[in-house]
Amino acid sequence: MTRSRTPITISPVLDLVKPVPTGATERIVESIIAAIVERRLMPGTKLSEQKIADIFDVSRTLVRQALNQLSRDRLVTLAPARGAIVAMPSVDEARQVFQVRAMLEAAMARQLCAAITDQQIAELRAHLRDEAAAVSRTDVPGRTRLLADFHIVLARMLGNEVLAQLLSDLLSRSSLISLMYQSSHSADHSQQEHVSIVDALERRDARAAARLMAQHIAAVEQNLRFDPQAQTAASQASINARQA
Amino acid sequence: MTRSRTPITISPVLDLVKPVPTGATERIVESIIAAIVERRLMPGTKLSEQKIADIFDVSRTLVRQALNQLSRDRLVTLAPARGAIVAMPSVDEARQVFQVRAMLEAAMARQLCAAITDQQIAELRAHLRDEAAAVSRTDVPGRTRLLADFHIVLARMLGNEVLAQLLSDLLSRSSLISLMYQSSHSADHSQQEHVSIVDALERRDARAAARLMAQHIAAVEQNLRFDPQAQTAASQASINARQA
DNA sequence: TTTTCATAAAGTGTATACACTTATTCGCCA
DNA sequence: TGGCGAATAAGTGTATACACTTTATGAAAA
Repeated sequence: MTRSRTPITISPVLDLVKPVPTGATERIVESIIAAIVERRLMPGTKLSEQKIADIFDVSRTLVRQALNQLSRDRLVTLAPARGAIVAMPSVDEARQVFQVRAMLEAAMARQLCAAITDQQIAELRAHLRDEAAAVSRTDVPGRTRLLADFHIVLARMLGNEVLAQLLSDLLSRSSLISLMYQSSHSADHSQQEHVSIVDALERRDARAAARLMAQHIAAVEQNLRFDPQAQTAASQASINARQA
Repeated sequence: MTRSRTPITISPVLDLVKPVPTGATERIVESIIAAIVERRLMPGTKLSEQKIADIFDVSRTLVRQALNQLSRDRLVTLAPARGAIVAMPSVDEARQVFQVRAMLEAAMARQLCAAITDQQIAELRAHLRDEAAAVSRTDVPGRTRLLADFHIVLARMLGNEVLAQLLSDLLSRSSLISLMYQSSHSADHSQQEHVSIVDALERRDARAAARLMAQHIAAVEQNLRFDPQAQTAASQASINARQA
């Protein structure tokens, strides 16, 4: 019996963190994450196990595994005996996520100045070009992914996979948060801040790189609509809950 | 068949992060984590689903859930169709974990100086007394837990639950790493470094607090035995694998 | 009409069954 | 005796069955 251990699986989405979604459960997880990030599943939306199982043509067993994973990533909230819903991060949780990101990423930018190569700077410039292109053609899913990937690429360049993984989780949560408290921070503005950060990295100006990174993250956070009226996203979700 | 839904579960370890292990799966997770931290399960030890299921008198379903969770925490490694073993973090992974901890915790110490109250300083002093007591009476499991809890208590004092959770995961991994590359860093030395950090916090000396925290973590890392001979722990585990 | 309670429908929680993969054992042959 | 290979045992992967909880429905009473 000749079965290749690593079958050729054609990944539908190029993901920087998990190279190839080989397992069945992972496929479900990735699909749900994509659906959340692409705003097809709003916070508060009920995720019925059987319905998802039908969609993916698998048993509830695998769906439950997927929902458990997503629950650990805080993208989904599990209520005992009452099922799963897309998470609705509180204002406190949102602030905490951005605080942790600022701590991690400022330090990352600082250390990167001492380690980054000219080759890597060039790669970052290429990434910035892709970002700018996606922004100018208003490719919303594309620009969202590229703007997030920027931060993960930096972690990779530090050669720290643990950091990259951690940051990836935080970025998914940030994405959900931005979606929930409809950010008024324009993608264009974010993109320009990325350029400034790379400029500082190229100058090997550790102080500036760290400061710019912290300011970038703070800017994103401060453009969230934490006022009560912003709960619209959540209420809409409750209304549209029966979609899924 | 009258089966009680929530049997009286006596929590073996007081954990700061998850207040009460109410669910059945959580109970298994906590038990396995405790067994790893208390060195009753060495890295590389096979974790057979059925054997664990028998021990806890549940079905494999719940054991699989537990193992999946532990796998996401990187405390166990799942090999497809070949089962679970206690994780054997590589030298690279170890370095990366400590690097991330240094980044996070130095920033945490710095920010804490601006926010900490005298009351909280007093609580830290009390914690340090507990640490010293556990060290002097050579209570190995107790001191291990207290030395780790110190870092989580600091995160709590920042009022950042996300950070506390993240740090908790990193500390579990650190524990496994120390166990694998048998640290020569004495508990007594660690405890004294904790005292120095609290001293700096009391002086509200942000620079010193951050520096001391970074040095503390670096000291723990640099006292690991990364030389090839240190693989003994792993080989022992392979030999004793059939225990579990 | 509104409230309430009983009943039914739907959904989750756990256990078990079965298929398939991996590891082991034992016999066969060199 | 030593290694190779087929049969067998053990173990994981997924699906399904069933118990129990929650939610929805509807009829009777106020």
